[in-house]
Amino acid sequence: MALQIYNTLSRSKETFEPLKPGQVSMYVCGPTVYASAHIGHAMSTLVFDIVRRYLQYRGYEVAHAMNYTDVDDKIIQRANHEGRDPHELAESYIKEYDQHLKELNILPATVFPRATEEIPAIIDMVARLMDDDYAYEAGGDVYYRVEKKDDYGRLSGRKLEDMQAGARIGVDERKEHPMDFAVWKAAKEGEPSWDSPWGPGRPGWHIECSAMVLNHLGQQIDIHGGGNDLIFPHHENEIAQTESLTHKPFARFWMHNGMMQLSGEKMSKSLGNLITIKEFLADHDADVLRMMVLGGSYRGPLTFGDEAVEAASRGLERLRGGLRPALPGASGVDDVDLEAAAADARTGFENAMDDDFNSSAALAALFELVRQINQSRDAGASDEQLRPAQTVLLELAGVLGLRLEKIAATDADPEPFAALYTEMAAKLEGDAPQVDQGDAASLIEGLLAMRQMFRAQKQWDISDQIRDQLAELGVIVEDSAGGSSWHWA
RNA sequence: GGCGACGUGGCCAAGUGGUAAGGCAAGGGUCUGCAAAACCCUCAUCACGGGUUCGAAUCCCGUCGUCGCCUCCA
Repeated sequence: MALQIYNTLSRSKETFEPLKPGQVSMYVCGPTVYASAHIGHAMSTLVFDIVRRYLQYRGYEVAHAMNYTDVDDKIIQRANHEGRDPHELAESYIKEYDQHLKELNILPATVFPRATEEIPAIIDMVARLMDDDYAYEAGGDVYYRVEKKDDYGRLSGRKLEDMQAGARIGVDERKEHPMDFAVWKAAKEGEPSWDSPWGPGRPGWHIECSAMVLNHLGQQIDIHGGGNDLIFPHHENEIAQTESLTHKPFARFWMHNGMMQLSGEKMSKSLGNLITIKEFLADHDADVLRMMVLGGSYRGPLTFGDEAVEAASRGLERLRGGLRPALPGASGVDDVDLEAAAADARTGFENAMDDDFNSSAALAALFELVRQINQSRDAGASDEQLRPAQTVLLELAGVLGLRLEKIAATDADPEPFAALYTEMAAKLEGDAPQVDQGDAASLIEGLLAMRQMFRAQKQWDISDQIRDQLAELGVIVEDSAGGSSWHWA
């Protein structure tokens, strides 16, 4: 089956075919950096990270641009309010966002253009729009003339007449048409500005994205993405101004993610009902947020809440559980066919993702694979028998950007384990097992061996104590008929 | 007021014409010194009312409700 992608332009799923075989150009609208980003921003970037990873899994080479809007009204306002320099303020939030992208395991975009670095290109575009009568100057501002583009409103499904009917009062009288939008804004006293043929000013919001696409990806791109709150006016205006210059269809596919909801409303900076990425990551694994996004459809709203977080977290643990090794002492069984299960999972996964990135159904395929792995493990399958399925599980989860493997024991600080080891060894009547005091894994193994001795003597209180204390150190101990095993919490 | 999306079990959520994936939670069971995990079993007829059809959660009409956009917004 070929990849189908829902295109906002046609309001339907279409077969995806890139302009150039094997290569995909994708532009995703990034944040305006005037405040700490919240998990709604994270949702958007996660959605397109998943899209990108799957395209790459499908063999495409992906050129991916994500912008930072680092000059606009909000930034200037905030900087003035805090007595900071607007550039410095923007820079600090870019740094923070950059860090979040790493923590969230987002593949870095090929390029991260910034509005302030595209000024010459923007000025050039504005001049050319004016040359062709698509834009006009008014008091230092330059406006795009919407009536000049006959298919204006194509993306958002709006008609100029309808919008005029609902237009608010207070329309700038210098505009020829109420819906005309600024491609260049005259600077007020003390605002950051750049010289232009129309006097000092800065770019309008929409023009920067057009400039970046043209500059970094070309006149036509395969995918343009962003939140669905950007459909109008932002993306509509991008299309208008870009196509007025290139006279070619701008983006083949317009993809829009749904909004993160908190207490029944869209999470947004202006409403103030938000949870920042920093706050979320302080309490949860980054992959928990990814699981929440994967659990639903990217186009619909995602309701954030304690219960949803908990469910995502437990689901993640379940996936991770599939990677656990064979039971201690398992010698293998005859009738295990996990290769077939792995192949089925892959097929199910691909069919789901090919259908407009149906990640929820793709996850279901992984859960099914986990169940089969667990069944086989319980039946006594050996590591060798489990491995093919676990390899596929790890690979496919990786395509979704999930990191199923926990920290390696070699990275853990051995000291607390050494202390516990010494404490417990003192209670032991016989000799304590040999361990490498500098290696957490070795110490844990030694502690488990000791615990086995206590258990053999039915000293349940001490063996429970070892289990409890290990749990506090982040090590979960699980007993089975053949012995005990452990894994990181 | 205009445009658009949506309403599936306790919660989240797939599924767009052939008799409801999956996750979480809950109950029962197996295993177990206990615990945890795992495994097995149980748990919905799809907001409501009409219509089309041999057959609809899935198509059409209406009603109610929720949300988004129309101003900065991922």
